[in-house]
Amino acid sequence: MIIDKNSPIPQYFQLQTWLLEQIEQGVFKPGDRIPTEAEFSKITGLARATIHQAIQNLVNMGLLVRKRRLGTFVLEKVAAPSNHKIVGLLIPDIRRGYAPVLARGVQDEAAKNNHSVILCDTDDLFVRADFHADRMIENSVSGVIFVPTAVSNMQNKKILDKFKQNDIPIVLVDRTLTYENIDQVTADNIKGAYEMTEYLIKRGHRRIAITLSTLISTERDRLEGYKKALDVYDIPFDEKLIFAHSGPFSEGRYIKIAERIYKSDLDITAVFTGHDRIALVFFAVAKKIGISIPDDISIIGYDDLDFTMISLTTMHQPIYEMGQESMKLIMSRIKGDLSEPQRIILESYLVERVSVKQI
Amino acid sequence: MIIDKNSPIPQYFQLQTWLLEQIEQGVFKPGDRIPTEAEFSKITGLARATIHQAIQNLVNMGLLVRKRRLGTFVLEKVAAPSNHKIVGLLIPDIRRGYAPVLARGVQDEAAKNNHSVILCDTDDLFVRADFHADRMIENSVSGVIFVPTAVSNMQNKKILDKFKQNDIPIVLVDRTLTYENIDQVTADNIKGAYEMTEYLIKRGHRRIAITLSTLISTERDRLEGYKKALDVYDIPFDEKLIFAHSGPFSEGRYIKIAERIYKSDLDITAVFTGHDRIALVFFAVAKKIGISIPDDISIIGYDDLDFTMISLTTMHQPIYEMGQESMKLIMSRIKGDLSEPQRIILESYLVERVSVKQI
DNA sequence: CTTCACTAATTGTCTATACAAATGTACAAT
DNA sequence: ATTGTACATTTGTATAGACAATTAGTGAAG
Repeated sequence: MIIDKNSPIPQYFQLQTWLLEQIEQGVFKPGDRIPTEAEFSKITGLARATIHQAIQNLVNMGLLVRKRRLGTFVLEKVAAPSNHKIVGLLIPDIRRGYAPVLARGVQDEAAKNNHSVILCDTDDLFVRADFHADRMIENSVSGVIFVPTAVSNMQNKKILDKFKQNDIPIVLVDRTLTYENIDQVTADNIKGAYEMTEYLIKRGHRRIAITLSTLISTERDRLEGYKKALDVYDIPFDEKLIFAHSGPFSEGRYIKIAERIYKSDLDITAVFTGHDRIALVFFAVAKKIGISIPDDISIIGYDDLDFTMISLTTMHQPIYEMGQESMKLIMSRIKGDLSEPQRIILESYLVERVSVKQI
Repeated sequence: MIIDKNSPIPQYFQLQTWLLEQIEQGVFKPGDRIPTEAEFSKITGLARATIHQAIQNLVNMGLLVRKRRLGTFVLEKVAAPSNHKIVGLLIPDIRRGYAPVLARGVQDEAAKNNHSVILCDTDDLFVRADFHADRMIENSVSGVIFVPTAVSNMQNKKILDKFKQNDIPIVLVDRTLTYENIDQVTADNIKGAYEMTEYLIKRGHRRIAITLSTLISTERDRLEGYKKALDVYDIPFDEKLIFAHSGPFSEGRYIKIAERIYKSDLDITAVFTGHDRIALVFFAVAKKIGISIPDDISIIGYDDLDFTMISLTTMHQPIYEMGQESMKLIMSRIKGDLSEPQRIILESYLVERVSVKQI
């Protein structure tokens, strides 16, 4: 029997629990009519008022609906989990580089899925990422799109774990984390850098400087593509041409690097800058100290930001599309896609302008 | 008497409603013990079970707690309203102009108050603003910061009304709406434009073109400041020097306007562009057709965006601060400040670079 | 001083019963 | 084909009364 009259557990509660189980186990499916109170009364031997109370509780919980004359019915699962449709976006700084474009791609795709986007800047600092992560969890976001901060892998992992503990899907965008089996959307930086370097080589450049931050996966990848191209074209690799540091982007640092490169005696004919904002610094410094691009030195960038006033040969990154794709991925996870973590790699293409000289 | 036995309204519901009123009006204060079920039964003449049902409903609603042997008590107001701390930001396009800086100012101030920001782009279209407004309301934001769209006042008012109907505080930023008694944060565009125009006049310019979109309040204000300066310095106002249109910013349109101005025979010596992005177009067009700034024509902008490669004399707008101030205002409204709508006007200052020639 | 059993007050659960209200169905009237 | 009406079924509300469970307070026992 369903009801144990000797149990200290209230009988209405026993019935309620039993009914809940039946519904959860699918014995009573959404849309089904459950037995009438009178029938239950007969089955269980309880008074109708007791049955009524049990059922009423489930109605209050939103699992059943009563319809006069018709009976009581199991409700469709309303997909109650998190009725506010919000996805978090963690980026370094909305004012810098490609961030606005990425944010826009994310948002447009979110809007298509009737979701809103909470935007948070990390400034490439762990504490900020951590702070914002807490608030996102507090606000029960349905998913998170995360541009890993330029800090240690371990610290980034801490952030990821926070979300994982709360069963919030995450997608990494642009930058990746080593040894992390997680959804990712990136551009093919190795291939892109290879093509860029090849482009320079084919125009006669052999002494190509490259700048990067070793904390940022994309820039490490670009160094790899750069080396690969040198290797393929039998150009000796020179450690002195690598201008690397381990920190986030800072204008001051690159002004110094640009000055060093312009004044060096390393026979550098071209600079593969880490990204367009660095290239812009190189243009500004060149202008200041009277060096002409591309006549005196060739500069290439990476990103294809919308500069208007300088004509930079660069690699167009599908930033907007990366935003879109990452949101698509999050949406499929939110909807319950449980397949293996995906790694989506988007194609970049070279945009030839006039910052490179044929030697 | 409390209960009307002849009413079609269920008696338990009558009692429940009455109790709710008593609590809301403070007759039963938080912490108070309300009469026992038996007492209520005596007072109302209803069966104890009926009393029980009425009280149970209020317990379920979280207004009362029952304690065996002790009685039923009114709960402390848990101040449940909106436990997720989210503020909406409605801007035209996060990728354009000052939007990223504004967004950052808003966010930093929000973070200080442990709030998150939902970012939504309107593209200066009513339908988008409306769409995002609905979703913000759905997500029960605690407040909204709104850059009015470049559409009719009536349409913007519709958006405002939506939020007002849901008791969501709103602050208008940068652009204003005529005849709206509402919290606003703006820069003093009339004064700014006056100073800019005065600056040009003092450098010998008398034929000063000005560009604007009449849909945008800030640009209308700047026209006013411009006229005022001409008036003060006794320079005749020439309708032909006003290049106005009624639409949002479009690069194509301003390329045409720039070409028209550069090729005109109106003796224009300086152009007061509507904002820095327009100024940038003027620089690009000048470069393309071989005109030198400031030698052939002087250009001034408005905003002080971070351009690096062009040296534009412009009016620095406190965009970041406007973001901060608007969030401060929203926070005070969220916290229950019911004073009169405020209009916060921030100061701009002229940034002299080298895009203006002394005549 | 601590522990324990008892008391009284109050809510919690339950029975049995009754009438009210809503509404799909069927059938009649128009 | 539409409208009206009566009917049957089912949930909604209500009553009276009973016993169970909980627990602060009291006073007795250790």
